[in-house]
Amino acid sequence: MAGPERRRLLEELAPELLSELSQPRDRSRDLPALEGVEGGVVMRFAPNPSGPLHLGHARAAILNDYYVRRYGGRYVLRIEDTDPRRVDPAAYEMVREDIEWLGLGITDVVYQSDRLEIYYDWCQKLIELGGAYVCVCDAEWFRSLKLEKQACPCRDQTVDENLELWQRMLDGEFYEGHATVRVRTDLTHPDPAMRDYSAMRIVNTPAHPRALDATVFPLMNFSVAIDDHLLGITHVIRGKDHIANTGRQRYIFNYFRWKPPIYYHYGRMGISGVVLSTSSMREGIRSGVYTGWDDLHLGTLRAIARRGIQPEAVREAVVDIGMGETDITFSWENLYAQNKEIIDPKANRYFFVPDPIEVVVEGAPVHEARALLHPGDLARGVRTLITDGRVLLPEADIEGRGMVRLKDLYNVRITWDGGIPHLSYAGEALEDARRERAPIIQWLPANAKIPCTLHTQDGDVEGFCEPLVAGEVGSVVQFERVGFARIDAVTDDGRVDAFFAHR
RNA sequence: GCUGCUAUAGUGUAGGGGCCAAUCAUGUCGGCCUUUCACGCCGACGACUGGGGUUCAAAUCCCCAUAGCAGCACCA
Repeated sequence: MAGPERRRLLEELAPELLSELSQPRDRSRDLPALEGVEGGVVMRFAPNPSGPLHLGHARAAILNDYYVRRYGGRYVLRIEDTDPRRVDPAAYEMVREDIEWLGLGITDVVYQSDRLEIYYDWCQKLIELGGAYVCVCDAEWFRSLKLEKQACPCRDQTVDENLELWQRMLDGEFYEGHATVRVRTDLTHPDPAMRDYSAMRIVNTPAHPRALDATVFPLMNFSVAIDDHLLGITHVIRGKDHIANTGRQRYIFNYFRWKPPIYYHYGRMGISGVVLSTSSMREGIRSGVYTGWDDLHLGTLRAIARRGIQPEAVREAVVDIGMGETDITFSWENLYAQNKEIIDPKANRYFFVPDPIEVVVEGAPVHEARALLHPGDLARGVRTLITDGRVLLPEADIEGRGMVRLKDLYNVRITWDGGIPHLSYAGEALEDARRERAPIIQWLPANAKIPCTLHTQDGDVEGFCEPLVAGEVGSVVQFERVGFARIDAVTDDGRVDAFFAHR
């Protein structure tokens, strides 16, 4: 008896005991409070449009979203497309779709490629303040100097000299790699990562898809600091790979005497079993290892969506993980559990017979089976399956058996002649099946079935399913005794493509 | 190598000096329910990295060690 039904029954029989029935608890856990949230927050999600969003992005996106919802305020989507080399024009649209799927409460959208002039202006101001200089040293050479805590010659240039060099950068007089604007930090800083990092660089090729003529682009630490201030960002939640960047960005805030946002850095999240690096995914798609960005072996949001994972489940899983600074491995198990909780009450039940064997049940009367679409929701009705005894069975489930019960139908006796099964009608009594501990298995009428491919991460499983499944495209169903799957499509020749989610 | 962050059950989390022989979820196992090996219900299993120190008292504070991770890009 399923939960809701049981509750209803108890209500009729013994309402006074109702309170003793354990209550479904509020699953959502509160994340720790943020500092300085008076008057709301302004937060941001800042992806790089190099590909679609994946689980790693989802963590940042949802954590920030969580706090904007909790405290109220604005949620800025900032497209960080300041590296022409890492921009995939198609990714702008993919990122938009993925954000919509996640259901983020975005209030503002800005593209950094629209803001190059803003960065140029502030760069000039930083140079004027003496906070930056134009460096024309070879990168490798500078690096070795930096590790020795030594200044390069460019560091001694006057403000006017720097301004002139900066103008020449903007005028295209330098080629890529020949000049960069560095923020003057502290060459003796114990952390080499802090020492005079780059703020602006030249990229001649490829052209930026949204800023065709630009050749001077800000580096992340510069544009991020400027934008975080200009956009009024109050809190930043991001991975600990940005800890050093936070330190670097503070120099810019200090030069301009701006109040920096409050930063939080969560730990690294490993995700087992899937490739997360955009470049490896892209390469895999190019070489045919993956069918596309939504290949079910990938950890992209569109891949898990295709398998029937609900955005709410991702949200629950991410909030449950929180923003601890510990390194963690993402648990598919936990995500699946969240997803099952959402999906189980919704998913209609159907029979899917994998690796089928067609048999005749001797002596079987014509019979009409009425199977519930959902055992916990009688109102949803039944699927009707009519058979004259010619049925499809999952071969693996009858192997070695003396009796099985076809679910919602009748019992079948099996005798084995060598490796050949002979099936005969063995009555309708459920008790008989119980007594013989016969498994109750799914089946299909041999003359009412449609081919179905269940795509799993371990390979495709061929079989047949109920014709009604063709009407579930886009929905998640439960193939009884197999697991939950999203019905992806029905091909022109009537084949069902289903993507396995989890048991 | 330099710099920094972290360390609670298989996984994810709570707990930040006594209320902790440590929370919750998930998982696994057992039972109940059930014409699905689903859902639901009951129960069990399972952890404070190690060593010092502070304290009447340490998972909690300090130190060291170990391990993991991150950064040291003219990527984000």
